[in-house]
Amino acid sequence: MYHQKIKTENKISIRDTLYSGQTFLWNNFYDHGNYYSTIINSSPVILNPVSEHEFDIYSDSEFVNGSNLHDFIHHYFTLDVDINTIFPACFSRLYPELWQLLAKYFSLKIIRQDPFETMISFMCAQGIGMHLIRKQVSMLVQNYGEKRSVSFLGREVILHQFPSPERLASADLIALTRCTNNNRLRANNIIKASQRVAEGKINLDYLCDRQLPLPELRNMLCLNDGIGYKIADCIALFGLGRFDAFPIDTHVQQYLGKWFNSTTALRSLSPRSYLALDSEIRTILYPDLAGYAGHILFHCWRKEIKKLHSF
DNA sequence: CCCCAGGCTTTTC
DNA sequence: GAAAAGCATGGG
Repeated sequence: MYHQKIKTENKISIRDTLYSGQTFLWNNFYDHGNYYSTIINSSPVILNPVSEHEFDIYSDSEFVNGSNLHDFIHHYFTLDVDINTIFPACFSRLYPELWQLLAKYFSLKIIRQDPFETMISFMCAQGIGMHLIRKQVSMLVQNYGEKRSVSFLGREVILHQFPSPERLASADLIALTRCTNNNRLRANNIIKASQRVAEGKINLDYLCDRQLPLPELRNMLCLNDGIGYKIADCIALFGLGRFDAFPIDTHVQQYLGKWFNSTTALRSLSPRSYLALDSEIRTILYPDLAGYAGHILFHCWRKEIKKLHSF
């Protein structure tokens, strides 16, 4: 068992980070109360926060994805992104009341998740509640993911790796449908998308290229059935490290109207109004970090205004 | 039986 | 082209 202590310049809340809805591996990411366990890119990992600026990392391997544990975690939790640079300097002056609410969530980080895992997870997230989304991803992982175990403090914890593109590509439609809230159309879309990834028709490594303009990236993702602008932006933001991607769903639409007095947000959300809102928010937030800031706003909106504490 | 839940797709004007 | 309806499913 390898151990590293990670210290951060700014406060970091693993709890808010994991419960903010950017990852749906609720059941796979064991919350033991005072520590967490999960699999990050094939490596079982224990996270043990010791203070707001410090947490311990344990893993069965010294390296994750070729880089040492400390460097990988630093990258994974986007500790290179300074919270003080996410919102424009004038933001606190323009929106003083909102700024006060937001301050509680500055310890929330976006994590750089696996592209394929992010793609499939968010394909499960349309027109359905957060609870059922987590259930679907959890079932996918338990039925198709490789089982791993890790011991910590004398206890053995069973974890499941997210299934590979090849595994889902060859999944039986009927069997997979049980994992997608009995939605056969969604199951079929997941199989087709997985096949494209497995066959190399979708190259997620290529899509990671920062030089790719966001609209172009979004359009390429939207070529897949079941992926529209919103899901594409989620994949870009959480799975491809594109902090400029700003996913707009019903909640975001609501806070754009309430907090920023957007009249566009009052219209029904169509591809047209989606793009209009997308360009509107880039005059309020830094375009390059609009999605990062947006996720903090999203989490704040759901907890402070919608009072959604159990998700 | 109603409406809603982190949308997407097809039809219609 | 862009707004409106349709879709698909479980839960409150």
